[in-house]
Amino acid sequence: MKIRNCLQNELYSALGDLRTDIGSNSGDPDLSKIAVEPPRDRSHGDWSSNAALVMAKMLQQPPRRLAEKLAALLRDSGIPHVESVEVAGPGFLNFHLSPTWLHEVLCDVVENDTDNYARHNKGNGRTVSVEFVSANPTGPLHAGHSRWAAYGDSLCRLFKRCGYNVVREFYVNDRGRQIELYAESLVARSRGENPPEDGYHGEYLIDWAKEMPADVDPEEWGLQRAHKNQKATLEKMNVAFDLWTSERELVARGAMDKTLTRLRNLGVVYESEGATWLQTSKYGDDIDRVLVRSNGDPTYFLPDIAYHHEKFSRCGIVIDILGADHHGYVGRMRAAMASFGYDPSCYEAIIGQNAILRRNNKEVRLSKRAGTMVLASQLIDEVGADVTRLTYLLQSIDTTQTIDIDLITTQSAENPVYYLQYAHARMRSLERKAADLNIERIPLAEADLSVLTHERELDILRSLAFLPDVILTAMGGRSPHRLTTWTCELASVFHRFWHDCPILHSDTTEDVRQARLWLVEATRIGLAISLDILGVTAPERL
RNA sequence: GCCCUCGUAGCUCAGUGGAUAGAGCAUCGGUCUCCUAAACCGUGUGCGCAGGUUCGACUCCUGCCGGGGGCACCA
Repeated sequence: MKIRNCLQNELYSALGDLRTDIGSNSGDPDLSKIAVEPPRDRSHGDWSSNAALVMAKMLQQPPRRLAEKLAALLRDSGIPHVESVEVAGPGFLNFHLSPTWLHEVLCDVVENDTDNYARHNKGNGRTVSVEFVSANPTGPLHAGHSRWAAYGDSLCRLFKRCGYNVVREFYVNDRGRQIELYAESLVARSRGENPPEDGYHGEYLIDWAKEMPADVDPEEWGLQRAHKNQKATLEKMNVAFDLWTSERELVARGAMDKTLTRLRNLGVVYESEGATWLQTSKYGDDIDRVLVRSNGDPTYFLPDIAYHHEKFSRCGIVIDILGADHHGYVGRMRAAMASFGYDPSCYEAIIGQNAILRRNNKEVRLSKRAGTMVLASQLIDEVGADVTRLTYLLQSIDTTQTIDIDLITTQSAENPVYYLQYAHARMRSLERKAADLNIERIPLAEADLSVLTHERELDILRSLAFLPDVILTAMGGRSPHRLTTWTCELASVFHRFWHDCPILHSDTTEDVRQARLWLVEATRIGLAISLDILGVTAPERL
């Protein structure tokens, strides 16, 4: 944000002057602790800094006195838009700006438009691999999976907005005992029998078994069937993966053997009790892990390492989004990557808490084997993709989320998603109405933005001014829900503006009308950007 | 026992060291001859407990209490 940089630079230079003035010979101050940020309370100005509080100890002066001196220097430096600099509280510097700084924000938004406003180059073209969902190919996605789909996809969109290349990855565990059980269950169902006790008991298998031709390999066919189903559900949620990696194919191309050889050569593998172990404890894991069982079968861990090794060969940053029940997995994978010599900080596991579903006031346990499921596709069919996605993105991934299907269905009209979409629809309807009335927006350069002084108008612009920051914070904190919060706030200030500030009414003067039309356009751009990242459609009408 | 995570208003949740902790829902009550009332306005004794670090702690650290999830030659 231009104005922030400007304030920051002036502040730093004032600090420098102050230190020479005092004759301080202490070391350089820790600038990272000095913040220039919007105060929570508007009456404390448009921007505020804790510089004097941070510097007080180092310069051995009371913070308020330092603040006074800084304020005096800053008042003289003629920073654009700054009307006054005040000292408040324990020693905060509060900058009060003329609304013109917000009028510049409006121009900034409109000129950059949806493609470029709030776009960053933080990633600088680096590639980040994000693996999420990766459900077993033994059935449909359940409603728990869709939390990862919504979260992971929006996180990817955030990365993209911040200048990263993104590879959305889905790992297909199509090997192992579970697949045999799956095939056995499928065959049993096709004969009208019950699946084996530890097999898959979900009703979907009855339907799938009917579809299965008699002359096919049930395993092969079943894997394809599940994949097709999962992919279709993800598409319904508007989530598209760039790369599906099959464990089978990975093994078939020798990745597992190569990985084992490589690890052996690195001297981190040993044999014990007939099994082959990786020295993960050497790299921070609690205990060593088995790569090849004593019966000669590799564990899931070995192909997993091969897969991650491959990911690192393609991408600079590798992220796995996992459910809380997989958190024990993180240590061993990090250790395995470290033993390869990869920078462990480039491997990141995001552990999300699981979603709990409630129906009829009872918790629905999501188990594919037991067959008690709420399917992701059911949820999407019942409430729509927009409601589904936004619901998941309303709260932090660190918290267990309880989704009450009945509530979400019967009260879907009260879902915040409509609040956001209605705001967008209002903006579009204004355009249609204006066209009906033959009112045209004059070029932005000719509009007089200085008439935008209403508190509601300024609230919107303030909100828009912080969108670039919010996007960076949401990306950096891997927390797309922060953008949800911002979007709800933007919609809120917009709805209030709409209520208080008429645009097309006959008693609105032409210059105010023009400025407001541009304000609405800027708001629409901001809203469209954030809705796109959240994966929610921005409708023309509601 | 060890590890991860959460505990904020009646309920569901925001708040990544700043000043007087916020929203939605619920309750009760208002607002359309006026750009869509799916909206707006009013209505509130809350940070699990105890220490610590700090000029300043919901936020960081330690311990305790409580909820959830893990601790395989399962994936």
